[in-house]
Amino acid sequence: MTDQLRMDLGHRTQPEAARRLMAAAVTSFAERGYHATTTRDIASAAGMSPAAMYVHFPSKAALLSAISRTGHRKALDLVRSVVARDEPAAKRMHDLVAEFTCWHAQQHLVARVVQYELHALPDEDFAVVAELRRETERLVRELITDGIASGAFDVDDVKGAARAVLSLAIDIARWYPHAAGPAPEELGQGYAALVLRMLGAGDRCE
Amino acid sequence: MTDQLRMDLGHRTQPEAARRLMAAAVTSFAERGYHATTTRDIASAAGMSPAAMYVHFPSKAALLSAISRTGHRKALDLVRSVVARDEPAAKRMHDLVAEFTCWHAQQHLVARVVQYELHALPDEDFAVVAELRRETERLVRELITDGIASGAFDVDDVKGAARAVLSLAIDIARWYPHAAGPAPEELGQGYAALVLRMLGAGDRCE
DNA sequence: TAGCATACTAAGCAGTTGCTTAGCCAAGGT
DNA sequence: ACCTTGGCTAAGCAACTGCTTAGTATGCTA
Repeated sequence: MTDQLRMDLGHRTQPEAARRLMAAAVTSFAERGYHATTTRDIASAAGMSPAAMYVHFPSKAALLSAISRTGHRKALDLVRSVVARDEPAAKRMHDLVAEFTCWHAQQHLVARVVQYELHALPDEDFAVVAELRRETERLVRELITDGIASGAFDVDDVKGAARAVLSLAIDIARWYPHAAGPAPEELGQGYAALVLRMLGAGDRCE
Repeated sequence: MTDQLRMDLGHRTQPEAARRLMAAAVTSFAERGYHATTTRDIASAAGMSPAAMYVHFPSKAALLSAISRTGHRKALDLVRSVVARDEPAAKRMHDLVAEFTCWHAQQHLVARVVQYELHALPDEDFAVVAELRRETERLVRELITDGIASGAFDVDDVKGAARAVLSLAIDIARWYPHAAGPAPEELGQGYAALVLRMLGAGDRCE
């Protein structure tokens, strides 16, 4: 799991120690929250002294920022790639929810930091990820609008529906994993089916 | 808003100063998080010196615990009262989502503390609210099962559906309020309609 | 060989934290 | 008149925070 975590954070360009620090920080931030995590926690989890952290990151906030930016970009890339596929809107929405949901379950540690430690970011860094979030939401709204136009969806409030779709996935980072909870892929398939019905696709009488 | 907050927290049994402290703590915990909030923040927001807090609460954690317990009980009471009504399952589910959602929007400060500062609780206090949460989830599952039995709902995975219903409402505490966002009542009505479709009620061909 | 950069550690600094102490003061009982 | 009680404050303590400093070991380059 830590290996996957490292891969998911790891720009190949980053030196090994920086990746180790990011992985350690993700674990601590996700479990205890940013403010309850000390630089000593992170450093010792990465097998270093506290001061060694500052060779690779100028501050604790910069570490959070790096994690948040990377995570947000990963999520946005996922959304972008699915939405751009050459498929009908219903199929794209199904795959979007399945994959986005699956990512939040599989990478629930990163996702939790990304979704819930947002407000600990310095203003400038917050502005960057806020833009990535707006773009993600915009893409989902666009897909829903597409589906309405093609008659695949039946939705009154596009904005509200988009928020609901994202809410379902995002909230997974809060509770996953849970005792006897489903595997990420199952969860994704289940939620995709629920969302399609929510959007009025599939089982209507036309 | 602060008045409503006080009312919602305020057992009539509590002295005025304790209620003022709880209201101040809710605001701070919701905006900055438990760990980023200092006892000095809370005390000065309640118009006292730091030491005065300890006359009414034995620790900062005890304050959180009081807020969390009160909020969880409010939410559970709401769910219990709606589920117990003498109505068809679909109507009860509609009202449950509408009211539960509305509460999370209206009381988004309390709700945020209740839903997201859970892990800062001492173990014993956590156990208490965890039980309240399990009961809430159980009631929702039961309502869905009722609806399936009466043919009102069409759901494969009851557990997953219940989690999805609660997720939608809980996640509101994360983002509400939002620029040009809907009023709590509108939000409730909208989400209730989405959930009914999600559960396969209403617009099926039977 | 000398010079320099990188990655690290041990020690510690200044500021902040939750909480405690000692004491003040007005209200109420006897 | 005297004592107790409840609610408060000013001052401060020990522990801990993010971060810095000074110095060390290693490897690369000239």
